[in-house]
Amino acid sequence: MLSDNPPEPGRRAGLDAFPRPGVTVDLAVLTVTDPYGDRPELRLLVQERTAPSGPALPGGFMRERWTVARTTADVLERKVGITLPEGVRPRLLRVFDDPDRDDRTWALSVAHALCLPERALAGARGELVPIREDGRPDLPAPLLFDHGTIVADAVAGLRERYEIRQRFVDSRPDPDGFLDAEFTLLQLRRVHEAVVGDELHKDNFARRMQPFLAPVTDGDGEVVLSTAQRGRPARLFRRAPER
Amino acid sequence: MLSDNPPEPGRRAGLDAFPRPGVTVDLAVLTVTDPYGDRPELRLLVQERTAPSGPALPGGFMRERWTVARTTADVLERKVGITLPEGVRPRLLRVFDDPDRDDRTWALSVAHALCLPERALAGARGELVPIREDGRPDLPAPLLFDHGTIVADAVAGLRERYEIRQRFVDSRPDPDGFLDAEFTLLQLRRVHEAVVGDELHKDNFARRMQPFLAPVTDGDGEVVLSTAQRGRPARLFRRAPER
DNA sequence: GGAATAGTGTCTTTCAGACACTATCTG
DNA sequence: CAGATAGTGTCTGAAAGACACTATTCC
Repeated sequence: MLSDNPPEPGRRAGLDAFPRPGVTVDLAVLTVTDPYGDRPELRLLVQERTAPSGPALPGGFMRERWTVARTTADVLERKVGITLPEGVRPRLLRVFDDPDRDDRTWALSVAHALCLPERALAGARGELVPIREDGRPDLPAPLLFDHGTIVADAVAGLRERYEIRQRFVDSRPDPDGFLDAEFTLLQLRRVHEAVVGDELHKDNFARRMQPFLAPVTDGDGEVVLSTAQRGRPARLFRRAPER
Repeated sequence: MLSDNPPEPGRRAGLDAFPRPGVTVDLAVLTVTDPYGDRPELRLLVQERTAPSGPALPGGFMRERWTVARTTADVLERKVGITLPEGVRPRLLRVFDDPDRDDRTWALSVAHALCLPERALAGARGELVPIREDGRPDLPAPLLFDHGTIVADAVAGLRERYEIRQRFVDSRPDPDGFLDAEFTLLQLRRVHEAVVGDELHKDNFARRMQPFLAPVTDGDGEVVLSTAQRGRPARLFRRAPER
């Protein structure tokens, strides 16, 4: 194999004879519900399981010669009942390798985070459980297996991407695409607040986001405004072109 | 398995019958050479390989019911000829899952970074190649397979840990332990410069490190100084206790 | 004293955080 | 006009970057 010494002649046949682990992909699926509404919320997709019974993350085995991405799409289709949108990539979090973690067989779990727009989760099997400020899902019972750790990792990674650190931020106002292409500063800020679990000052937020935003203009180059529900209508923004 | 639905009766036997991938652990082993010297350098352990021939990272298959850590120790012992020091943990970087990446069999590669003190690499098989300022190893030929990507990830992660960001840094002056317990500010700064590939101002560096350092004292509570080669002797520091 | 290195004082610039004010819409 | 939301000016404090000075050693 790539990582081993070159095979001696005649060793090839033996390669497949080595015991191999089952490999599962477990998914912490996160979304922001009602992203254009008054109180967007960061939520986790949890499914009830039996034997052992309790809340758990969706996951499944890697089939022969499948990639992680294909396994992810398969888990979403068969177990969640949705399709993986184009361009969304699972993010690797951790490999669980305790040989006794599955008492039936030697199995590795490759844990991934998957952040989806709410729209992609329409009709999904399972429950969208709010993530509390401390990063844990708001559940009466803890998640089964090592799934609590996975969620903690997933939320930490997501919050890091949404924390603005001026020089280091990748220049996307909404890195995981919870909103559509166009949004107002208030809508964007509410989504950020939902993700990081804290309130943000509107003035500082606007200033820090400015470099990554471009106002939406119509055919005449006029700035497009949102249709205000109450108060002064806000400008619409979209992601600024790379500088 | 943990990530699947509970097994139906009689399915258990079939579980092991599913085709499974070979899983290899590939290691980007990084160190800082001559960490107490005048010009420490960040270097990567590279081994020459044949068929295909070229420079590559050490790696090997996970044996039955072994963990990543144990596989790492095994690779280091059998292929590098060193022992994994206590307490050093491989850091997961990436999973390579292209089903055609190994033309002999279906194999996943779980790439890890491993940062070792120079001392642990005494007598290691392979070459310690300097990492250039741009993060790539200073080699005439590129690394084989996807190993160039692994190294780039490993170096980026390491540099992030050594970049001081006041509030976010984990409070260790030398997170990956390239130096021993005691060191002067100059020695610490040279190691940081080797890791991040850039020069650092001594005054600013001293100020930023101060919260994470404690001066070494002898039995009488007197501050211990280094034996100066030239000039004024410097205070010895060690990691400050957690605040 | 001179060379070399250790260590500190301080100025400037930048920027996050916070407050307050002005602007523009609906009813 | 009142209420509500959008958007901006500005002050303050913290901290990074840069410069310069003082301190202590060996020769």
